[in-house]
Amino acid sequence: MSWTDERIATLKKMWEGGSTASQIAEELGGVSRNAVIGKAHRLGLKSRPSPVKANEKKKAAPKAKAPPKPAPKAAPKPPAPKAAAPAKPAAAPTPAPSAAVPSQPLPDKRPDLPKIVSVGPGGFLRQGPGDQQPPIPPAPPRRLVPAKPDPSIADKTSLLDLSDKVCRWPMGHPGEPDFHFCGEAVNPGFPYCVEHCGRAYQAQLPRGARRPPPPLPFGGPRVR
DNA sequence: CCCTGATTCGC
DNA sequence: GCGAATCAGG
Repeated sequence: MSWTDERIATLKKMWEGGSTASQIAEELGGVSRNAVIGKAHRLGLKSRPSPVKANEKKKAAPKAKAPPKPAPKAAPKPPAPKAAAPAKPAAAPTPAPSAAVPSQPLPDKRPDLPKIVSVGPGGFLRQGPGDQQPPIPPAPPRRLVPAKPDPSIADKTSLLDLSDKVCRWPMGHPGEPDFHFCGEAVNPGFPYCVEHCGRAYQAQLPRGARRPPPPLPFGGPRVR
C-alpha cells in the first residue's frame, strides 16, 4: 500500500481527531500501526497524547496479529538518549464542554455564500473575491458548534462509506460521535458535491472583472 | 500481558 | 520515504 493523498488525508483526520494509531491502521487497511505512527511523524504531526500518559478506556480493539515476527536481533542497541519529547500539549480541537442544556442540537448553518458571481467549469457556483474574508484553502471545514449528541448517527456517511462518487466534505469534527461526511453525489470530476465544490474551490476573480479562462485552483482536483 | 505512541534504522 | 523492530510508560 502506498500513501496516497486520500490515505494521508484520512490519517491526518483520524490522528487529529483522536483516533489511536491502531484504529487508523485498521481503518486504512494494509498498513500496520507502526506504519501509521511512522507516517504521522514524517508528516510532521506527532505527539498529542503522549506515549504513555493518558490511557484510553476502551477494550474494543482486538489486535489482529498475522505476521509472527521472529526477530533474531543481535545488533546492540545503544541506549537511546531518548530525545526529550516536547511535552507540548497539542492543540486538541476539543470543543469546550458546554454546560448548557443539550436540548439544542444544531445551531443551524452559518450564513454563507450569499452571492453567486459565476459558475465554475464543473458546474459549481463560484464566488466573488469579496465573498470571503479569510483564505479558505481546500480542506478547512470546522464547524464551530459544540457537539450534538442527540442525533444518533443514522445514515451518515462514515469514513468507510467514502468513495469517488460521494462528497467527501467532512461534517463535524473527527472524533465526535456524529462525525461523518457529506455523502451527496459528487460534482463530476470533483471530490465534493456541487455545494461543497463551491466552498472548496473559490476562484479568484480578477479585480478588473475579466479574464475569460478562469484557471481551476490547484490545477484541478484529482479524481481516482 | 495488554495497550499506547516514540524512535531507530535497515531497506 | 517506508515500516518492522524496538523502546518505554500506563
